[in-house]
Amino acid sequence: MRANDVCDVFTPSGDKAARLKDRLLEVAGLSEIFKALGDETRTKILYLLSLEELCVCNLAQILDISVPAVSHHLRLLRALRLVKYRREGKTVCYSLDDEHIVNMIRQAQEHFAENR
Amino acid sequence: MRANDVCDVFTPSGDKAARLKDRLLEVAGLSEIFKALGDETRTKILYLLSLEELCVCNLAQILDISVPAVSHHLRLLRALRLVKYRREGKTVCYSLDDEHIVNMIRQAQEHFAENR
DNA sequence: TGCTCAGTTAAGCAATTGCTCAAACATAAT
DNA sequence: ATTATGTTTGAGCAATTGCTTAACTGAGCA
Repeated sequence: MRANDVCDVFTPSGDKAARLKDRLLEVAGLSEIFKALGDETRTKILYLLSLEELCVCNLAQILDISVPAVSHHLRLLRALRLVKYRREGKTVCYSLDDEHIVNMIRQAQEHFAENR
Repeated sequence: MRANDVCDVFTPSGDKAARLKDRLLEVAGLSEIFKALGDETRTKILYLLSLEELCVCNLAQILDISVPAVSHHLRLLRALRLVKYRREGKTVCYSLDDEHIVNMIRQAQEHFAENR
């Protein structure tokens, strides 16, 4: 018995499966971006930054979590180039670096609205 | 010392913080949808289903994972109303139930493209 | 009725994630 | 220099996640 036994819909050639497998390259690595939004806290951070520029400390205050927690999230968002930052004296101000994020959030909101 | 000590950018009134806190309600629960796309396998499933209707068995074949694994993912996607299904004899055919998903994927692709 | 096949559900696990606390770093003021 | 403040980094832990195997359900056919 094979590891992934297969129903008869596809076969015999297996050609169609191979073709679809190729298409998967088009979404390779994309889930990294969604993973960033997949955490409630990060969605909030990104949404807040879409409204206005904010420093780490303020984000922590609004979100009611520790400053290090915020910093960790920002680090990840920075790595994905979703946010940019700017030093202002002692504080560091973060803002959104990608308008696509806002579009994604809007799409999610629409889906949410249609199903309730 | 308070749990969330705060820098001086916001204060004194704390009014602005409160206002932004309110705005967070607009994205409440939204991360559930992104969490669905935050897994590489589920992104692939959703993208495949955006191309054509497929049965569980075929998905497992294309994705090279076990049938139960696919079934688990589909269960979650069903709960979020991102996919719909249809019984066809012995097999169950799944397809996309939300065009917003495709839009989100496209946005992510654009972001990806711009940063490389 | 019984058998087979596609799919689902359940249990258990290895890996990942998101938080807090503590320590380090950096800028500005005294 | 020394101190104070905002931010970052690292370690450790509790909770969550995604997979596999095994058992179960259900539709179609002999």
